Formats: sequence, C-alpha cells, structure tokens
Amino acid sequence: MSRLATKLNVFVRLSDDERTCLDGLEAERIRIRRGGELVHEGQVGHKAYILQFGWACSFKLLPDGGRQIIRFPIGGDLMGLRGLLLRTSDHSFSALTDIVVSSVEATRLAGVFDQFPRLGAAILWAASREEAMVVEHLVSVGRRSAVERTAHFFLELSERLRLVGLGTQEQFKCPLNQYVLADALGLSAIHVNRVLRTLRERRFMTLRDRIVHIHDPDGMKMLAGYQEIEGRIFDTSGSKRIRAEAN
Amino acid sequence: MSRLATKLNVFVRLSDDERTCLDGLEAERIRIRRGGELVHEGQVGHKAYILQFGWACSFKLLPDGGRQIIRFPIGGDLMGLRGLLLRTSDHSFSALTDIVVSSVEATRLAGVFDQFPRLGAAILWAASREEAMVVEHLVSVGRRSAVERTAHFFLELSERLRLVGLGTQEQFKCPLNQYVLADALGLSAIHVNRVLRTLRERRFMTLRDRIVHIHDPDGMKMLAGYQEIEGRIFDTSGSKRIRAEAN
DNA sequence: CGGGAGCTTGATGGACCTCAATCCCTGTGG
DNA sequence: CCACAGGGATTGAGGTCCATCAAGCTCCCG
Repeated sequence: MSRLATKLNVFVRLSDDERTCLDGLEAERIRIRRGGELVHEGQVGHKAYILQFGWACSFKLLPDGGRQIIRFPIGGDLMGLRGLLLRTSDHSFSALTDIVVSSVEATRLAGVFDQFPRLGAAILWAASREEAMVVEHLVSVGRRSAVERTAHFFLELSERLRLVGLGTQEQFKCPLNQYVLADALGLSAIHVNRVLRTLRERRFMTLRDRIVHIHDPDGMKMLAGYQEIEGRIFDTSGSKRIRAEAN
Repeated sequence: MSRLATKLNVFVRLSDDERTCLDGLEAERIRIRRGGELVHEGQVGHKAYILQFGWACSFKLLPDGGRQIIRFPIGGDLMGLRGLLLRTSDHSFSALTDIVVSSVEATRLAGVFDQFPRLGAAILWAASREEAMVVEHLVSVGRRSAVERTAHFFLELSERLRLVGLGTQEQFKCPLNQYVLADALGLSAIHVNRVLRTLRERRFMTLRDRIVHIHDPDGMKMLAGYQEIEGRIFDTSGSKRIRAEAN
C-alpha cells in the first residue's frame, strides 16, 4: 500500500478501488537533492507532492530576507495541496536532505474527487490534521517562551516520527541544524543554541550529531504544556475545561 | 443565495442543486450573546458553524492562563470544520459581539460530500484559504516586529471585510479591544497600546471608538510587507522570485 | 593546510513584558 | 442629580528575554 493510502486508511477504511486509485497517484517518483527547491512562493505550478523519503520544509520569505518555516513534512505527508487549490503557491518548499517525492497533478486530483468522494473527505481530513499542527505552531511562537517552544517542537516531532516508524519517543534522527530550527521557532540561531544548552543542562534532551535524545519526556511535556497528537485527534474522553474568559 | 454558497461560488460555478443543498445547510440559525462560547477545546460535539453576522474568535488556552487567538471569523466564514473531522475540537470559539450562526452537523456534511463531490472540493478550497491566513499569521508572529505585525493584521482585516462588503480599505468597524488584539498578535495589551500610538503618530492608521481608519494604505503595506489576499489567491502573473537560500 | 559549515560563548543593546498608576467613558443605582 | 464601579485606554519605570555583533572553536573535506 502506498504511503498516502496508509495514512488515509486511518480515517476511512479504503476499498480496493480507492486504494489502487491512490497508488496510481504516487506512481511517478522524483529524486531531489538536499537544498533543492520543489516549489517557490508565487509559482503557478498545478502540482502537489507526496513526500516518500527524507526531510523537507515549507516556509515563507520576508522582504528583509528573514524566513519563517511553517512545517517539516516527513514521510507520507502531503506538500503543496494549497498551492494546487489556490492556483498559486503561497509558500516555498525546500529539501533538507536528499528526498524522494511523487508529484500529483491538479487534474488528476480533481478526477479523484469526482470518482471517489470519500477520498476527498479523507484528504480533507489529512489536511486538517496538518493545519492543526500549524495552529499549534502559531500558539508556540505567539505565547510560549523560547525554551517551552523548543521543547514543544521536539516533542511533537518525536511523536510524528514515531507514528510513521522513524524513531521512538526517546530517540530519533533529526537533520535540522540550528539555523533551520531558528527559522522554524522564530528565534535567532544563537539563541537556539543557548536554549538547547539549557535543555541539555536541565537533563531534558540532547541534540548531538543529528540525533535527538529525549531523556525526560514527561518532564518535557510538563515544561512545554504538551498535548499528544493522538489525543488531539482521537480522544473522546470528554472535555477538560480550563477556564475561558471572553472579553 | 446563502452566505456560504456566495463564498464557494467564487471557486466553482455552483449548480442550482448544489446551491439549494448549501442553503439547506444554513437553514437553522442560532443567536449567541457577546462573550458566549460556541465550542471549547476538547469538546466532542460533531458540529461546525457558519457565521452569519457578528464577530467571533478562535483561540487556544495555555496551562498558564495565556491565550493565543488564531483567527477572527467574520460573515460567511466556516468555524470548527476541523473539530468535526478530528472528532474533538482542538480549539475554542467565542463570540466577540452578539452573533448569529447556523450549525452544520457532521452527518449532513458527509452527505453533502457524497451527493455533490464538487462541493467537497469547494469546501476544501475554502478551508485552504483560511489555512493560508493562519500561515500568514504564523509568519507575522514569528518574524515580524510588533509594529509590522500589527500593521499587517489590520491590512488583512481590512481586505477581508471589504471582500464581504463590511467596509472599505480606508475605514471599517472593528470591535476588537486591545486585550483581544494582544492575544491575537502575541503581544501584551500594553504594548499593543504603544504600537497603536506609533501607528497613529506616524500617520498610518487610527483605531478609535471601535472604528479603524487607515490613512495611508500604501505606506502601511510597505511597512508590513503586505501581499494582497486576492493576489495570494488568484494571481497568475508568474513568480517574483526573491531569493531562496536553502540550508 | 585552508576553507567552510556548523556549534559555542561573551558582551551589549533593544524590543517587549510586568507592575503600577491614572484617566476617560458609560452604565447603574441611589 | 450625583456617586460609584467597571471596562478600557494610556503612560511611566524598571526588568527580562532575546537579538545582534564579534570572536573562536571543532569537524570534515578538498
């Protein structure tokens, strides 16, 4: 089963037809070298991509040369769905390692929607999940301190990687350097360095030689106010109200 | 034609059947008082809402009592689509003014997807548009200074309101107080005050008595690095590369 | 051996936060 | 009519978090 099918299968049990349809989408494979760009802002390519192997990032550039990284797609993630629907991509994609992607053309995707409506819903679901992560990212950058934010980031990353079998909660490969992290976390690279140091000194986690070790997951979750992705998605245990003050 | 239909009609020319189907979705109307909550985080209601009149906000609360506002839905906007797909809502909705909403149940929406696949695509499109705004919001909070960020926020707001006929580029009603703005912009309310003062002193814009006057739209766009929504959505004029340095 | 990418540390300054106080306006109750 | 309270805006003083500048380090690779 293709990567995307595996992912969507969690949402709706796919029929054989639906599955082959998805497999067809991922047939063509392209290799891109580390540092290469798939899409850049403003490009009018009617294509989306499914990341098969490697790490990428999506980001926006600012007039002053600054950059904000939005997301780090990993295996099985969709890239550039929005660029497809909105005619013109509103952000760029770049390969952080050598990667393999399959490209999906707009027309074909539209065909899928017509033929298999349920796949449309499933893709919407996947997109929603990814939007939820962007929202969490926004919360981090807006309201968490640098240390909390960084801790939160690595916890989420660890869980995402674990879910696709690329690591455990305690340890995983992570090819992100401090400059890339800085652009993701809304910090300077220098401050990322200091933050990583305090996380190390406080025995929460270590990032060394492209490998993350999380020594104290529970402590870090406490520190970061982290809520599991699975909990965010499937929890039906009811509401734990905190307090909501409406102005 | 219903508000949602009007909105989606921009994306695909809707058939009469599709239109009546959408109108049906919006039949039931509920009034909610200023300060009321529609959904709160963790709630398991299988409902989404379409905002008909008034202002709302979606936000997430943090353990320390902080709050990050994600978005300010206005007339015609969908609210809580994600909560519907993901079983449990990952953020809260609250009414900033008295509002009128129509509620949409999960089952009915699923029915729409089956019956009118193209509507599924259209709703996906609308959701994408809104995600693009969240992304822009993330960029603001991560990489723009307080003044740029605030300017950007009001420019985007002005354009959104103009597109649904609730104001002009130069002037519009805006019931957001400085505390609410602070939680949206990731600043303290006090600093929002100072930022508004400098925007006033530099003759860019004024917020007084719930009314925003933008005195110098072009200057403000320059300041904020603002790119039009319509440009973000429909521009097919080609790419204006800036420069992309991949790490 | 030189160069480059990436990591590390120190010093300094600025952007923004926090605390505290004052003021204005509006609504409410006497 | 006034007194009062409460939401909101405004301003000042002081401190903190993080950015910026500058330098040196390690490692890898040519």
